[in-house]
Amino acid sequence: MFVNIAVNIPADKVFSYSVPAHLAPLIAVGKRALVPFGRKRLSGYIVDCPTELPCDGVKDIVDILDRDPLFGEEDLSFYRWISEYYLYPLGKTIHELTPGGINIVSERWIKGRGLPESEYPAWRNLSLPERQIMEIVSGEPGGVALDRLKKALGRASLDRHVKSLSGMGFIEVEERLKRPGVGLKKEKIVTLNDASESSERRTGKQSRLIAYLKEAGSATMVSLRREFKDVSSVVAALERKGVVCVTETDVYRSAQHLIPEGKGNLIVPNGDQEAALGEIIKGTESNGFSPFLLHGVTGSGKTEVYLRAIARTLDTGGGVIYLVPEISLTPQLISRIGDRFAADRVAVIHSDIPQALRYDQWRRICSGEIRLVVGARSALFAPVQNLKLIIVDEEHDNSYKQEDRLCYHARDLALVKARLLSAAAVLGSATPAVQTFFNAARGKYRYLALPQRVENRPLPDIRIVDMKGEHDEYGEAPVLSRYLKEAIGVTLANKKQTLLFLNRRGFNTYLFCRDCGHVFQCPNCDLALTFHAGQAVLKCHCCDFAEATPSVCPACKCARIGRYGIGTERLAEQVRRCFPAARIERMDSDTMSRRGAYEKIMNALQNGSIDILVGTQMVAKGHDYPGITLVGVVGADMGLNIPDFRAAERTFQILTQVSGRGGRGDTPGSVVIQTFNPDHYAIQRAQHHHYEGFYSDELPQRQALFYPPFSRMINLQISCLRKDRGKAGAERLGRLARELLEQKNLKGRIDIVGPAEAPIPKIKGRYRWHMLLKGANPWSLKDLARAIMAKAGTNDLDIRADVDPVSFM
DNA sequence: AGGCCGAAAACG
DNA sequence: GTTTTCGGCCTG
Repeated sequence: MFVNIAVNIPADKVFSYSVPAHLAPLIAVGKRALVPFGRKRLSGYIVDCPTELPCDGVKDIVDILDRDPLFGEEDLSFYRWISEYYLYPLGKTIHELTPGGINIVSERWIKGRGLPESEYPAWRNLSLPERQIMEIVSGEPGGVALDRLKKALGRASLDRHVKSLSGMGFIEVEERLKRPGVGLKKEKIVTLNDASESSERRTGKQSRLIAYLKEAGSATMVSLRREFKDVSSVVAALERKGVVCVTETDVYRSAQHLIPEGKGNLIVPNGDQEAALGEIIKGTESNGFSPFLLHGVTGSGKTEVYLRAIARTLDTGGGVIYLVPEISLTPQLISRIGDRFAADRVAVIHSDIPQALRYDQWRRICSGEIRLVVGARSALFAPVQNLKLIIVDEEHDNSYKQEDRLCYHARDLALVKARLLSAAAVLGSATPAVQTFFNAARGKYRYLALPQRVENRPLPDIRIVDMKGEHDEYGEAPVLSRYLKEAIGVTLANKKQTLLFLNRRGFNTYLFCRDCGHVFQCPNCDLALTFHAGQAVLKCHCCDFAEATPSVCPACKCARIGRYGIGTERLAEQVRRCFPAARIERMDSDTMSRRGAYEKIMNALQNGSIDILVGTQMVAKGHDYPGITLVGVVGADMGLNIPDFRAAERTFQILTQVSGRGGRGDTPGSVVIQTFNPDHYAIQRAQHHHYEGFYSDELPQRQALFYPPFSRMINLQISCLRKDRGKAGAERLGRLARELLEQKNLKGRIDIVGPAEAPIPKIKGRYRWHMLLKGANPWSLKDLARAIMAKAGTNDLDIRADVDPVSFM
């Protein structure tokens, strides 16, 4: 018997192994196997069981690591599709999309032969590093991990010396398996044996324990420990006498705390909601692929539609995946889930859930015990059984795009998964991605609309303030326009709440020297450091670099340091200066990193102890703030000038979303947008809540410039630690790409742009270049990219494909 | 990825 | 002349 195994290495191939007879009955696709690979042993995934010997010289697998498969055939075909489309090796794809921390790799250890020093007359003939190794090894009778030895000696490579020492018989080299970080949780269960009525004498503790067990039948060790003191010795004694028997079973770690107790809130849906719901249910019950775009204005009650569709699907035995952007996976949403569904029947998946709990949730989902999964983008890969419905809320949100390793888009993959499994997919948004609306307009998705806010609340009134006409006493543009200041004043006087939005955190955007012009930059990235006044540090927003704010310029030693630009921190300070009596809070990733910070702010908003909330895009997503009546957008243009064909789309979306935060309570909201481009269509259309208008402005431009949705793109990202080599490598790839274009007869059908230096030329110490492939057919685009990458060679140049890129930085 | 190996470069 | 680093190749 043979198996094909996908392993977590950068090569896109599977490896064949033979199966020893005793493991044959355990073989199944989706289980992990421990296999010899090169000199080490590691775990890989069984993806295939060929009946024929695929090639000579196959090795035996060592062991099977799972009792039940980690994934099924349906999941596997999804993984294969992803691997193919995103140009990412199958083994790495599976590794990334299945729970982390459970895999095994062996580690190299070396051990002395146990002879005393005097037995090695040859020691003096050894080279210096060899002697150093022997000194450490002879002091460690249990052996030393090679990694530790390398660190101790401060060397990158020891293998030559290790090989020579082991060749001389001084040391032994062995592969030891590292314990996986995550395993099964075990629980001891104590059961009373039948023959317990014997007349043997019992101590008081023993008889009390027996009485307890007679009542309960059996009990876990944990619960007995709660009930009795020092119970383990009593249990051990009774076990010796054969009165009780102790067994060990696998248990799932508890995830109960993730979802609060339900309150059973019920909302009566309006006619539009009912109509949309009816269509979605028809889709889920058709047992065919049914994609929908649910286009509902902000505050139109999309969540209620989702929750009802979920309830219906679960009732009829189907499974559901409900995706939300990471940032809107808030306690607010979770408590609404808890209101409707039993907490032990829901899995919540996001980046803060510990690996061990994820693994247990994964297995409970796999077994069909849990059929509802709520989470950020990675929740899409949960192996939900009998999947009938996938919801992608705020489908336009860029957090669905993973920007490193496997660069997938969870919204796009949601449609793929729904198609593979013949399920319904609902993409919901107030501001659908242009791509999504385009597909809906062409009939690829069924279009459902919620044009009205719930209870017919009005959309907020939006006022545009042209900042070109605003000057402070120095003739510069102020942070707050006179109009916005006045509006805040009125809101404060009316005891209502204000939300101020500025999409940049920190105090200043950058610091510079007034004498020599030196700009304070991150040493690892080509980016200016942002000044954070609260901690008095300069931070890089790209890597995790931070340093104390210098008082003199490092270039010219003068002390005249200037600051430029504004972030939320400075905005909050300015507002505090204008309104000293107002209670102001800030909400951005700096202030929200502490546990419970979010709940604190939401509670404070709720009970009216905040007057003004200042925040980044974190405030714009998914939250309901019933008390907020004024929304101020401080810098509407900030996203408009970045080098990206979606700049207008993003600006329109964020303006609409943040405006939609206002007027969700009983008082109608108003919005003030400050901009230097008051005539820009993205801002004009946002002012009038006119999505279709924006779409009809945007689409012809995309067509004229051959941008998506009229074309597809693959961005090849090239990076290197050394600038000169990176540049040479990028140029070589550029020539190669054009040669291949010629060879494949794709000239005129695919455009190659670049290679060019990336907009941020250095990140985390790596120099970066980009080359963009653009064409109408995604699969020929992919073929070209694959060919380029295959011929790129493996040196210190790193090349990765970003298929359907979202960010061009 | 990580190990292996020949070859070039660095070291003394 | 020996030791270290580099670059290309392979893993069943």
